[in-house]
Amino acid sequence: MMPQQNTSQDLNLSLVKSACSNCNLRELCLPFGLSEAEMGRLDELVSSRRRLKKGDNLYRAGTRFDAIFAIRSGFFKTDVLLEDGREQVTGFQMSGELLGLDGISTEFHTCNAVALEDSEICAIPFTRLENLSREIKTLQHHFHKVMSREIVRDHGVMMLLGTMRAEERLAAFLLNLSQRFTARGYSHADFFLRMTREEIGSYLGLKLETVSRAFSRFQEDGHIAVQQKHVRILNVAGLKALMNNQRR
Amino acid sequence: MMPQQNTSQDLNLSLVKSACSNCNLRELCLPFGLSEAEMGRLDELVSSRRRLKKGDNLYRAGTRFDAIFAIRSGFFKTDVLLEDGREQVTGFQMSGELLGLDGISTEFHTCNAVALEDSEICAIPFTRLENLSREIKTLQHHFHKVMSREIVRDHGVMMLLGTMRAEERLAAFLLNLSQRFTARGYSHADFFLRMTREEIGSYLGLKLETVSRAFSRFQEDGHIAVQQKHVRILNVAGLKALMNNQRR
DNA sequence: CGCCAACTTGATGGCTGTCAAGTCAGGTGG
DNA sequence: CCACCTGACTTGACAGCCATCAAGTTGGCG
Repeated sequence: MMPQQNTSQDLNLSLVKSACSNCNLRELCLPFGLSEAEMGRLDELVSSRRRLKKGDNLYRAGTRFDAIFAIRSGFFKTDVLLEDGREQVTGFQMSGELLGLDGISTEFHTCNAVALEDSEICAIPFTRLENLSREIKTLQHHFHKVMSREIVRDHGVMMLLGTMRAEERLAAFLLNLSQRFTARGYSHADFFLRMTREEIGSYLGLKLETVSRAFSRFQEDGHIAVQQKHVRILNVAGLKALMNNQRR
Repeated sequence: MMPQQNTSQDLNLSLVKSACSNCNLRELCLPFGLSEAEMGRLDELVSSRRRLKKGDNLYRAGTRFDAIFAIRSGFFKTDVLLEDGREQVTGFQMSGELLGLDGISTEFHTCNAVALEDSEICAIPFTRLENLSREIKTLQHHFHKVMSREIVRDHGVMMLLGTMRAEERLAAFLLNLSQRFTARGYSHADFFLRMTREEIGSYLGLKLETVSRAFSRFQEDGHIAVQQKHVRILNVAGLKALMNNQRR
């Protein structure tokens, strides 16, 4: 599929394009499966857009929850902090993915969401989303699927943290990124990391030096070429094989 | 006629008692916050009850999803398996908690749910639950909260697996169990573990020997008294203090 | 009563954390 | 435009926590 050409700087056009019905992420994001008419109703909800600069917090742990956020462009991390300062990155999110689901539980956010590059999000007031999803069965069901998918993803991370060794974790991480870039029409084998080694390490339960060493090792073994944040995957099968190596 | 009527009454009585509206878990479980009338409608959904013996699977990864399950009594674990046989226990569930949320995502279960003691569950057909929650706002919202709570819980486990040391993990685990037993009216300080050391280890990302050693260490330090599966917590503050000790 | 799974405890080793030093890259100001 | 500065990254040496391997103990259950 060809990338969409932005042939006009017309403001109206840009507003139209900002609606779900014209968003090229609609197959990845919340509107998935909705009819034209239904999507039009969702458009009414997604009124508020917001730009964030790299380093900005979309929300912080402890602040009031009232909306979930769809990432229109950019890249985020979510993390939780312990009182003693330890950080656990709980996920990296890219365009089309939802942020803020953690806040539904208590009406307060339980983690921090930080933009790792300049980003743009659509805010979806949660009460209104619930109202609409009582009317639109498809929307309701899809939203439930999205929440469930998040739970399944978390189980995968637990598996990774609980049973895998350092190199397996990094291999799984790279393959997951690759797959998600592919789903967005980018190269599966050539991309830039938006996060630091320390953030990768926090996500994978490793120290940054260990992450760095694993990258170097993968390069020595010809699985990838890595220069700072630029990663090229040379041998997908090799990485997959790494993932299945049990602790000996 | 009389015996017949008695039998009928007994049956009715037992049926009534099995409904959400008369379940003593209703404050913990799905019916939370519903009015009498609304709970009556939920009762109609929760028609199917099922008993499981220790060791029985409630569902398996890969099988079709069509219902979520509320635990009426008993104790479960959920786990995911890697092709190479590695197991990750993703959670332990007790009465009033829901099982099967992972299946919504793909219509197939992604993990196994196993009874760790003789248990009883209520099956809630998911499509019917969605239908009802389009009509009952309170039910809809509470269900969303339950799913979100699961996501938040998973983040806690990630924190545990990603940043904590063995003794911190076990301390957090024991305190969490204690708190959940308390919520169910049991002693916070004296309980029986339903799972093996190996299962605890899998959940905590440790080997069973490490779990065993940590138990012994806690006992030496006077934090707990443990004899096989019987645990008594002697010093809650001591365990909490352990949780906040950074890797030195 | 005997069997076996579950558990405990000890000895040893290895993966990864810690500490340290140096390199690289991008951004800023002169 | 280049020098500088700083955060990010890499690499090495060493250490410690936990896994592994092994042997023995306990307790539940047929």
